[in-house]
Parts: sequence; structure tokens; C-alpha cells
Amino acid sequence: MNKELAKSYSPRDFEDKIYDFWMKGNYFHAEVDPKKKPYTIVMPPPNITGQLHMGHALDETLQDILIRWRRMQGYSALWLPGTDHASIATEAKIVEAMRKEGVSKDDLGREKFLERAWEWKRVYGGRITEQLKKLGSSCDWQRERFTMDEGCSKAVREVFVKLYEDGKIYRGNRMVNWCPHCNTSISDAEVEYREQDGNFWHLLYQVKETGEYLELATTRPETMLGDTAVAINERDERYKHLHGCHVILPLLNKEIPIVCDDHADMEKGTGVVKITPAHDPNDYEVGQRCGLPIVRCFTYDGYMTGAKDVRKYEELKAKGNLAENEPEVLDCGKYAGLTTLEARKVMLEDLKACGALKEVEPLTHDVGTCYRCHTTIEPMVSKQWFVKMAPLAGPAIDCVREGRTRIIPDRFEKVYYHWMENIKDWCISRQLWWGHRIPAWYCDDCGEVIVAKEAPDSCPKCGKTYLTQDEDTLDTWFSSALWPFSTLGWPDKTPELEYFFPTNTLVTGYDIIFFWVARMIFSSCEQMNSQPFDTVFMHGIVRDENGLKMSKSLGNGIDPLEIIDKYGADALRFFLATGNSPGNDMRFSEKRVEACANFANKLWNASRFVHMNIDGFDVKNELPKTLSTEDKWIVSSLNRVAKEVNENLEKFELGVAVQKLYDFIWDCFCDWYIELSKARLQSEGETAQNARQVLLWTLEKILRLLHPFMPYITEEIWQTLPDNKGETVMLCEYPRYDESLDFPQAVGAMEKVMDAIRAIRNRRSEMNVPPSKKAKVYIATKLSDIFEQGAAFICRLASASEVEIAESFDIEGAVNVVTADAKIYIPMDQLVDKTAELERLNKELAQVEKRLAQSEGKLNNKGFVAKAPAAVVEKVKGQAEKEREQITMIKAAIEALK
RNA sequence: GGGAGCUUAGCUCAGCUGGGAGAGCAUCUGCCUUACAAGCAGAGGGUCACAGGUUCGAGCCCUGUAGUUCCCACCA
Repeated sequence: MNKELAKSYSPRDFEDKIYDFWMKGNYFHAEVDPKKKPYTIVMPPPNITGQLHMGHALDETLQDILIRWRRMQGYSALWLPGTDHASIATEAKIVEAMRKEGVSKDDLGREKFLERAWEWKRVYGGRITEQLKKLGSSCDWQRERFTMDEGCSKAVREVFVKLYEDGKIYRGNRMVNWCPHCNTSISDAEVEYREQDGNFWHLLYQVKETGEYLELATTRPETMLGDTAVAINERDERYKHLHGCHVILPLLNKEIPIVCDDHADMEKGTGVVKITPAHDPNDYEVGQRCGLPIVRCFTYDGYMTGAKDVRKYEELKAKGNLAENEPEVLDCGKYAGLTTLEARKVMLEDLKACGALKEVEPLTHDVGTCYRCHTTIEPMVSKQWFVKMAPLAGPAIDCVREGRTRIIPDRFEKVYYHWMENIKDWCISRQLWWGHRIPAWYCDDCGEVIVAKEAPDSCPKCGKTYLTQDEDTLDTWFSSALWPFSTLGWPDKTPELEYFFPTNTLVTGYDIIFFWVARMIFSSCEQMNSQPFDTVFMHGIVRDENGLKMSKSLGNGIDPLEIIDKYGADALRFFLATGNSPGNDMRFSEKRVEACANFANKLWNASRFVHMNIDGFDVKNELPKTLSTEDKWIVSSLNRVAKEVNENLEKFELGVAVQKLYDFIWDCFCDWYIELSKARLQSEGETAQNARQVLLWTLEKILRLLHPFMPYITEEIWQTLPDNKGETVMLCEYPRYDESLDFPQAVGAMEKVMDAIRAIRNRRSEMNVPPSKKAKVYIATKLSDIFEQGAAFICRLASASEVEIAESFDIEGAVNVVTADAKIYIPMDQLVDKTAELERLNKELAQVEKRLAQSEGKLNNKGFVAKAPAAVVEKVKGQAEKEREQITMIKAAIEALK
């Protein structure tokens, strides 16, 4: 590593090099170590199709901060990385790429398609992980996993079989969300509702028995071909006479019954509802209750069914292979083969023509769309695999309610409960090829269903060997739900699992609570009988500079890699950590990234200053035996900031922690301590040597404290410091509060002197006196010791030529400054504008008097004195005392001027 | 329809269990004070959305109102 610090801060020159250094040192690797406490984070696995975006950058940064911090605290800190196969997203990309070549999935066949998919994974799966490295992520790459690797696949089969054997997984025809574009079922969680303009089409169905017309409304008239009833409410007086009657379905002239069901709400519309059990979730329920046939009129890829579809159904029927709830298929005749939307148009014209369309009423409503392609979801009855949620939800709710898993911020716990308490069975089968194939086989001969971890040789029922595996694959989230334990070796009993599980912190965005967090919790409760992690640390999303969600379609995404290239990874990380409060969205701001880079630059230059002064001397990285007041002040301040940083990290208030550090490094260390040290550094002997040691010691602690946030620059600088213990700052002990390093008296004294310096600077600045013009300063104070000690600083930092200290002075024609502990005179005769000075003094007097009035108001308030904590009362008393003194001093100054 | 968040300086946002309103950027002033002009020293700028309430004391707690964003929900 470099022993020299470059002249200027240029992150590009060293970030990659440092990462290599860490990798070579194997510092990210965490071992099972009984001597240490484990701390584990499993990385939310990015999709293999993914490109690093700001959301990842935020997620990874927060995790890396936590893991580096815990590692430095001495934990065996494991950050386990990996990627997700993302079945639906990846398959869509591959299909799209194939389409451009004019090849379809069916052309290729399953086997060839999967070869191609694995090739895709090989090419792109590593891209995202390489990008993560740019951020400085200290993951244990030796333990990197993939949701479709052998271990994870084994875990998937294990869980599937177990749940099946427990009766918690079943297969059947149920209403599911069908995406006609992706050509697969999706789970409820994968449906996104979007507002769309539409219409209520009011239709008239004639009652066969009475000849009257029933009016009903629908937003999807094309489903009417699948109507198998109309429903009314049993108590609805308007329709009592129609119980047991029938209506004639227009266009088909088919007779369907009028049924009574509570789903028909008397308050809504006409109180009459058409019932399409095959294409509407509610109607499906009504159909089940009333024993209605299910008639399907859409194909699974979004067209109206026709003769061909009917034929398939008939074939199945002939074979006796119709399952429970298998929908009948309708030949839609003239509409067959049209897309559902085309059919809607034509049908509306036909309905109008036959007088069945009474009215068109425009409305906007929320329409379910596929979260991947945003195609409108078609609810369809289809044969799928489901996880029974009722037995899984209870323990998962208890897990959070009893605090075994804590969600931060806790308002998300409510969201979690609400979802869990109302959860329906989880449709886990997908009509896709890329994913974990469902471990179920069907006997071609007797139809027996065999669910097993490995492919069976023969049918256990009839002994025949013609078995066909289920064509479907599992929902991607089925495998990611097992991530916290499948990655640690489960179902095998590995030492890693024993040691690192349950994991500690899960860091993720609130947008995947349902997809992932909730499912990990119930899966872990079920399989491991334990929480998967003790804390979920939620963050928000990163929006663009205008507060809009970054998205591909808007083209407003900002590439983290470009930002890193421009400002360095440390600056980006620092930006993402600053102002981040749990669960809240944040806005990206290049200006602020720049400000963070400036901060890095500041630290860089401060380090150069330290080098300039210690190079060539034999300086130990330890505190000297005797500390001056300013040494004690900086040591105490550092010590206190270490405390605050640790406390805030414990609370996951990374934004607060990082702000405290920023203020300390910039204000306390750079702007004050370095300036204060200059005088001593120019002297000789022990005085200078002590200053060098404190500078080095403090800087080194600063680098440690800042390391989790800005890993690269801290390492680069640390490597150049003398007297280091160890090879890398990332394995140094993280500073903790140490009572023996707290010097309250010195801090108090230093602050009084700093107050005086600020006050003098302030006055000079108001009067536009350039620093080059020095002036003698007289300080009237009762605390002469403190100011004697601070005199050199006042000279240096407040442009004083000389400082004289006494209890009081009698000076005319001087500028006055009053602090809480001193009255300061600066004789600058030629600069003193008597009227202006009087004006200013009067203004100041008014201000202090106002404050005194506030203080006295409190103290005269019996309630306050009686009820406020003693410490608060004392504080106000002290303030009032100082304020009275100040008023006396200011009044005296006014008198003197007159 | 239900739920949640947000509303603080010109802009973007912090503000821990209630105890004298903060940062960054922007604006203005003065400085090349040899670590840093990516900087230093200062200044201005806020009825903490509004209205009530609790309290000795409210940006913070409670109730209501308005605006805004998001989540959930089968509204035909």
C-alpha cells in the first residue's frame, strides 16, 4: 500500500486498488468463531437481469455500514451476498431477445431454452455483483449464493415436500390472477392496481318468465358470454317476484338462472349483478356458493375462445381427466379469436343493435395490472399449486407481535399485520420454464400425484414407470423466502447455520414487505421454528431530484456508477447515509453528493496537514502523558462523538450518526483543533511533540469512526499513518466511549475561550476589519486563568496583537463585545463610529433583555419551579444570572461611549 | 372505502424520551490567515400547514381541518 498521501483527493486513483487489497487480505470473510459473537446480514439478492440502480446503492450502503461497524466492534460479521434468478423477469428478457431473432420458446423447447437461460445467467449474473463491489461492499464473496444453485434448490424441494405432506400445499382449480402477456398466473402480491378510465356499460337482460328487463352494469362487457347467472339480494323487495326465474343472455340467447346471493348489494346500482364465475373473483365465489357452472370464454393468452379450445376441453372430458372446478369452454362464435378488447368493441355494437345496451357511464377505476409488464390482469379459473396461508400466518404474526422480529420503523408493523391477517392462499405455480420446477410427478397411467424431493422411478400406486413431471415452476419468491437459512446450508445441519442463524438485521425497502419480508418470516417460523432475523431495517426509495420515482420508462434514473466515477464511491455512500431516516424516501441530489465529496476532500487535506507536521518525527499513536486544555477538549469531543455514533447506529439512525461525525470532523477537528494546534507545532520540544501525538491519535480515531461510512478514503489515509497496529483500518477496533477520556472542565474552559474568539471575529467582521489588521484586546473577566491560557489562541484566531486580562478595565473609544463570561474591549479608534456602535449596543441590550425576561418569566412561574426537573431549573437560573451580568456590562459600555 | 407518511430558512431535508429552532445548497460581506478557494471568517433569512386541547413549558403529545404522497381493498 501507499505510504505517501497524494497531493489532491482523487478517489478514482485508489478506490479500485483498495478494494483489491481488501479482497487479497480476505478481510470480508467471516468464519464460525466461538470466541466471537456472530452478526449476520443476508443481502437481498438482486436479480441477475439487474443493473445497479440507486435503490441497490442505498440498500448496499446501509448494509455495508452496519456490517463494517459490527466487524470493527469484534463480531464475526457475515454479510452474505447472492443473486436471484427472478424467474418471470429473466424469462421475459430471454423471450424478448429470442423474439428479435425470430425464435419462440416452443421452437426451442424446454431443454434448449434452459441452456440459453443458464448462459444468460453466466453472462449477466456477475455483472451486478461486480457493480456492487464498486460501492465498497464488504460481502463475504466466498459464500456468494444463487437462488437456483444446488443448495438453494435442495432447500426449495425440501420445503415443498414438507408443506405438501403437512397438507399446507395443494393443487386445484381456483381463481387466479392471470397475465395474458407473461402467460402465467401470478400471486395476489404481484398485482398492481392502476387507475384507468373506463365505462360502466348498463345492459338489459330480459326475464324469461315475466318478459321484463333487468338492468345491470359492468365494466367488462366481454365477460358476459361467460355469465352463468344474474344475482339479486334475497331481501330485495324490488325483485322478490323473480326468485327462481331466469334471464335470457343477450347475444347468446342462452337461458341462465336468477340466483340470490348477498354479494348483490341492494344499495348499489340497480341491485342486479351479472355472474361470470370463470372471469371474476367475486363471481367465482358466488358460483361456488350457488353451484353455478364455470364457463370460460377467454383463452389464457387473451383471446376469445373458439371451437379449437372447446375441442381440447372435450378431449380432456372424454379421457375423464376433468378436475374439480374445471371450467367449461365456450365457443364464442363470431367473437372467437378476437382479443378481449376487440371483442368488447364488436359486442358493444351488437348489444346496441339488439337494444340490450341501455347506457354508457364513464368512470375511472383501479384495474389490476401485472407488476412486471403492466398488462391488465385477467382473473381466470386455472389449475395451480397453492400454499395454504391460514396455518402459516398465525406464527408469523406472533413472531413480530412478541418482538422476536422487530420492524423499524415500527409503523410498518401495522402494515405487516394487516396483510398477514387478511392473507389468502398463495398461488405458487408459474407457467414458466426458468425457475425451480415443481417436484410433482403424475402417473400417466393411473393419474397418481407423486410429490418427492427426487424424481421417482415408478408410480407407488400402480407401479407403472410412465411418469410426467409437472410442467410448471415455482414463484421466484418461494425460493427467496428461504434465503436466510437456505444460504447457510439448510436443510443440512451446517456449523454456519448453527452459528449465523437466526440472522440479525435485514435491510430492505418497504416496497417488498409483502413479496419478501413477510414470506421469509412465515417460512422461517414454519421451517426453522425461529425468526429469520431479529430486526428488519426498512428504508425508502431514492427519488430523482424532482421527487419522482426513478424509472426506466421516465428515463430519469441516475446511474450510481456514473456518480461514483465522478465523485467517488465514498461521496455517494456518504450522501445516501446522510439525511436517511428509517422508512423515509429520499431525493437524489447531485449537489449534495458534491458536498459529500468536498467533505472527503476536507478530510484528505486535514490528513495532509497532519502528515506535514509529523513526517520526519518519531510520533507514536498514543496520547501523551500530559494533555493541554485544547487536547483535552478534542479528546473529550471525539470521545463523546464516538458515543453518539455508536448509540445512533444501535438505533439504526445512520443519518444522525453520520451528521454527528461530519460536524465533529469538520468543525471541531479541522476548523478548531488544527488551528489551535498550529501555535504549538511551531514551537519545539515536548510541546510540539505532544501536539503531534494528539493530532495523529485523533486523526487515526477519526478514520476508524468514519470507516464504515467512507471505507475507501479512510483506508487510503490510514495506510499512510505511522505506528499503525494491524494491516487495515477495517479490522481496527471501533472507538467506544471511554469515561477516562472525558474532561468536562477542559471542555468548559475551551468553550469559553472559543466564545470569546467567535465574539471578537464577529465584531471585526461586522466592521469589515481585515484579519491583517491586528488589534490589542482587553478582556475583563473573573475567570482570568482560563483566558490567560487561551490568550495565545485569541491572538492567533481572533487577529489580536496582544491580550491583556484583568477583572475590569476603564477604556474609552473601544469596541465592546460581551460574552457570557467576559467583556472584551478592542481599541480601534479610527474604526469606531460612535453612533453606529451605540446603535449596535442598544440592539444587543434589547436582545439580552428579552432573553432575560424569558428566563425570569419561567423562574417567576411557580408551576415551573415546582414541576420542572431540578436540572432544568438550575440551568435557567444560571442563564438568568449570566444575562444580568451581560446587561450590566453592555450598559456600562453604553455609558462609556456617551 | 380503510390505513399510513409528509407539511420546519429561498431550495432539499435533519430535529433522539416535550426544557431556548439546525445542516447542506443558494444569497450577501470580508479574506490567497502556507492542509484545503472543493477553502476560511462572518451575516441575513423561520407565527415549525391551520385551529383547538393537554402541560409550568409543545416543532415534538392529543383532537379536528386543509394540502400532498403512498399502501391496502372484490365495489358489479
